[in-house]
Amino acid sequence: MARRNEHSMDEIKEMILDAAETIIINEGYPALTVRKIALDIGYTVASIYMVFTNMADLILHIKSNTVDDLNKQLQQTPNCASEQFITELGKTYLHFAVKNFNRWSMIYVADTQNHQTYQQKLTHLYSPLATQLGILAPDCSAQQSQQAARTLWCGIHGICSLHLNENLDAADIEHAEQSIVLLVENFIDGWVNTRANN
Amino acid sequence: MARRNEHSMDEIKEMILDAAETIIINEGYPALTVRKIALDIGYTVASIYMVFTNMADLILHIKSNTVDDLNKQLQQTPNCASEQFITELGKTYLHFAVKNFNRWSMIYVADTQNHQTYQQKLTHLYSPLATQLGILAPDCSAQQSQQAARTLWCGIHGICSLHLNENLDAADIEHAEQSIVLLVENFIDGWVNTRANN
DNA sequence: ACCTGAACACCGTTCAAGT
DNA sequence: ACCTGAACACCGTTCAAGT
Repeated sequence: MARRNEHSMDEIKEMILDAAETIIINEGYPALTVRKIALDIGYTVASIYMVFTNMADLILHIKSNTVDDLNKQLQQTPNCASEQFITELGKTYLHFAVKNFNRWSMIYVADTQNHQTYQQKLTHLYSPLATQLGILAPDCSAQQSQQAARTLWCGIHGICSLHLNENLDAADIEHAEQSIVLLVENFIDGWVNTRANN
Repeated sequence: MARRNEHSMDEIKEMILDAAETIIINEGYPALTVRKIALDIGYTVASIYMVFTNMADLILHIKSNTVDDLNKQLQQTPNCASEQFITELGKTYLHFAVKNFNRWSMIYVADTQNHQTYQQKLTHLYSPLATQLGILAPDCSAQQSQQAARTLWCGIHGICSLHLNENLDAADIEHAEQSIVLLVENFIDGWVNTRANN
C-alpha cells in the first residue's frame, strides 16, 4: 500500500463528499462517521484528513452543497403574482425539506465552523421574498421589507421544522402546507393593510 | 465498595438528572456523557443504567422537565387584551429560550424515544394562544383557531430558532423580539380581517 | 439487593513509518 | 509526495462478580 496515486486530491475530496452525502441520505446524519466514509471510498481513515481539516469542515461542505441545491430549487419557482409567488416559495421550501429530509435538517444545526459565507448563503435564500414584499408595499423602505421577509421566512421554516420533526407522512405534509398558506395569507394581508392605512 | 445503600433509587435518579442538567446548562448538550454524570454524582457509569434504560431515556426526562419549566413561565404571562397577550407569550418564549438556551435548544431535537406524552406537552404549550385567537374571531371553529394557533406558534418558534442559532448577543435578541411583534401583529391583522369580510 | 470493574464495540484525530 | 497502520483518548452499554 501507500503511494497509489490512483486519484488526485480533488478526486478524493469529491469521492469523500459523495460517500458522506449518500450515507446521510440513506442512514441519517448521526450515522455519518469517518470510518464509514473511508470504507466506502476504499481509503484509510487518515486519508480523509489529507483533504479536510476535520469532520466539522467536511460537514460544512455538505451543508453548503445542500443550501446550494435548495437555492436552485427555490429559483425554479414559477413566476406569478406576488402573494401567490410567496406561497409557492414556501411550498417549494417544504417539499425540498420533505424530499431531502436528512440533508435539510442539518443546514441549521449550529456549528463552530459556520463561516460568514455560509451564513450569507442562508440569508440569501429569502431575498426573492423581500423583493415581492417590497412590491406589495411600495411605500416601505428596503430595510422594512427585508425585515418582513426574514420574519415570514423564519415563520415558514418554523412550520416545516415542527411539522416534519416527528413523522413525515402524507397527512402531516398536507397540514404543513395548509399552515404555510395560512401564515403567508394572513401575514401579507396584515402587511398590506398596515401600509395602506398609513 | 458495592452495596453502599447511601441513597435510595429515587434519590440516585434525582442526583443523575440534576447533574446532567447542570452539565447541559454549563457546557452544552454535546458535552453530556454518562461518564461525566457518574463522576459528578460519585457513582459508577453502570449505576446510571439501574435507574434509566439508556441515555435516550435520561434525555427525554430532561427535555420533559424543560418543557414543564417553559410551560410554567408561559402561564405566568400577565393577562391583557388578546393581541397584546399573544405578543407577550411570544416574548416570554423568546426570553426563556435565551436564558435557558442549552436546555431549550434540545426540546425539539428528534428522538426515537419521543413518547406521545412528550409530544402532547409540546402541543399544550400553545393552547392559550388558541383561546385568544378564538376570542379575536368568534365566528371561527375551534379547529380553525387551533390550526391558526399552531401556525403562529410555529412562526414564533422559527424566529427564535433562526435568530438564536448563531450568537445570542443583545442586538440579535432585540431583532428577534421585533420580528415576533411584526409576525404577531400582521398575522392577527390578517386573521381578524379575513373573518370580518366573511 | 445494590453497586462495581472490566470488558466490548464503537467514536474522531494524529503521526511516525513505509513506498 | 502519497497513504497507511497503529495508537491515543474518548464514547454508550452490558454483565459477571463482589458484598
